[in-house]
Amino acid sequence: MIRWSRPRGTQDFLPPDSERKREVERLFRELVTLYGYREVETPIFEHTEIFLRSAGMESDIVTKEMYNFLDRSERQLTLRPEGTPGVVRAVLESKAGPVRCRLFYIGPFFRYGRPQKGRLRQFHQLGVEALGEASPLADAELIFLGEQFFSRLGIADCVTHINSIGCQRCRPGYRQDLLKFLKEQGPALCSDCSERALRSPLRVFDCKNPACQAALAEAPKPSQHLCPECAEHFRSVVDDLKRRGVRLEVDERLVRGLDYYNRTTFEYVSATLGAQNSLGGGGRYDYLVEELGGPATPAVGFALGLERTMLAMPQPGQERRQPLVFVVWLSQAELGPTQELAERLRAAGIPCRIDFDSGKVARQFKVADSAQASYCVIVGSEELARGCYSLKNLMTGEQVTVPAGSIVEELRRLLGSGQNKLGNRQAGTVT
RNA sequence: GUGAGUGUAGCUCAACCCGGUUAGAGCACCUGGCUGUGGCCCAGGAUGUUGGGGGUUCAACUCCCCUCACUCACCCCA
Repeated sequence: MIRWSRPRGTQDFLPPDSERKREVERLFRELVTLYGYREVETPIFEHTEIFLRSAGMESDIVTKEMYNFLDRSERQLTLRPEGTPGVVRAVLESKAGPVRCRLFYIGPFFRYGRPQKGRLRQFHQLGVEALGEASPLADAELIFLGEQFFSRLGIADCVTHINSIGCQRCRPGYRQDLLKFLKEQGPALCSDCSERALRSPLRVFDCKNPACQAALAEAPKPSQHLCPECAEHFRSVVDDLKRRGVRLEVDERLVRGLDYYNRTTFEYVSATLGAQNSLGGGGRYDYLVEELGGPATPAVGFALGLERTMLAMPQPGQERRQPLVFVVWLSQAELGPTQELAERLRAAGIPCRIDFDSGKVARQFKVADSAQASYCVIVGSEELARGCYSLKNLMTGEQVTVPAGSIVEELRRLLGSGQNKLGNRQAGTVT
C-alpha cells in the first residue's frame, strides 16, 4: 500500500500548510526588518567542534541529540542542532575586528530525539542575533520583538518567562552554594537530578518531579546571588518589558540547556501546546563570540520554533478559495483562443489554469471547483462571435457577460479584494 | 534514550474482548441522469496484501512474539 514513508521525525508541508509556513516566514522577515535585522544563511552542517565548544560538552544537545557524521574525507561534521554558533562563526570568518550587527535566519535544524507533538527530528527555527549590544534595553527590545511576532499571528495565550542566571563573576559562587545545598538533599532528589547535580547543577530547577520541586523550594535562588551589575541589568530588562506591556512571569527556575547563556534567559510559553510548550527562547551570551575565537563581544538572541508556532496559531477556516481563474473551453475550436486568453491573464499577473484533459464542460467546472478556483471564464463560440466572455463566480454561482477588452481589468478588480492568506485580521502596527 | 496506548479503503471509524462464509459504514473518488456550467439530489461503480514479518490453529483483522510507524507522557528543548 504505502511503499515509502518519510523518515521518522520529519514532516511534509503540502498545500495549504506549505503556504501557511511561507506566510509565517514572510511575516517574520517583515517584522524583524523593521528592527534592522538582515538575513543570514549558513550551512546546514558545520564542523562538530563548534557545537561542542558553544553548547557545552555536558549539554544534552551535544551528548545525545546531535546528528554527527564523517564525510568521505573523515571530517567530523554535524547537522546543525541550533543556529547561534553557525551565525557567530560566519560573522567572525567574514572579517576581522569588532563585531556589531543584527542578523536573522530561517531554516531547518536537526536533533535526534523521540518524536512527539511539537518535537521533530528536522524542525525549523526563526532566529535573531544582536551581536555587539550590551544594553539591557537591547534584551528588552528583542524579547518584545518575539512577543510581537506571536501576537501578530493571533497567538493569544503566550506568556514570556524570564530569569537571570548571572555572569562569570557571580555564577561560580552561586554554583558552589547550590552544589552544597544539593549534596545536603541527598536521596530527596530523583536519580536524574542527582546526576544533573554533578554535570550541570543549575538544570535541576527544570525537573518536573514534585518531590524534587519540594526539595528545591528552600534552595538558594539565582536572584539572591546576582552581583550588583547583573541585578541592575535584570531590573532594567524587566522594567522596560513591563513598560512595553509584555505579559511577563519572572521564573527563577528557568535555566536554559545551553551553556553559553549568561544574565538574561527567557522563553515564550504557550498553554495550548502540551508537553512541548515552549514556542521559543533565548538569552544573552556575552562570552560566546570570544569562545569561538573572536573579540570579546556582548550579544543577545532568540530562536522560535516554526512548527510549534503553527500549532499554536488559530487554525484557518476550511473553505478558502484561491486567487485562481479557470479558463473553460467548450469545443476543440475554442482551445486556441482559450490558451491565448490564459496567457493574456498571466501576463497581467492573474493566476489561471486550463483543464486540457477533460473535454466535458461539466468536468472542467468540477476540476476548477476542486482546485478551489474563484472564477471561471467561459470561452464559447457564442461569446467569441459577440466579442465577449462569460464570467462565473464560483463562490456565488452568478454569471455575467464581460466584453473581451475589459476581462483582464475585471478579474484584477475581483481578485484584488482578497484577505491576507493567514485568515486573521491584519493585527495592529508595530509600536 | 525510557514507559504506556494505537495501527483496518484516500480520510474518520466499525468488526477484535469470546478466532469461523465474500472485512463493513459515512465522507471523498469515478460513471451516468445533465453533449454550454461545479456545489444539491437520484442511480450505479471502483478501492483493502487489515502497517510489515514470524508463530499458534483445520481456520487469524481477531490470540502470541518480533519489527516499523504514529500518539501521549518522561527526558529534552524550538
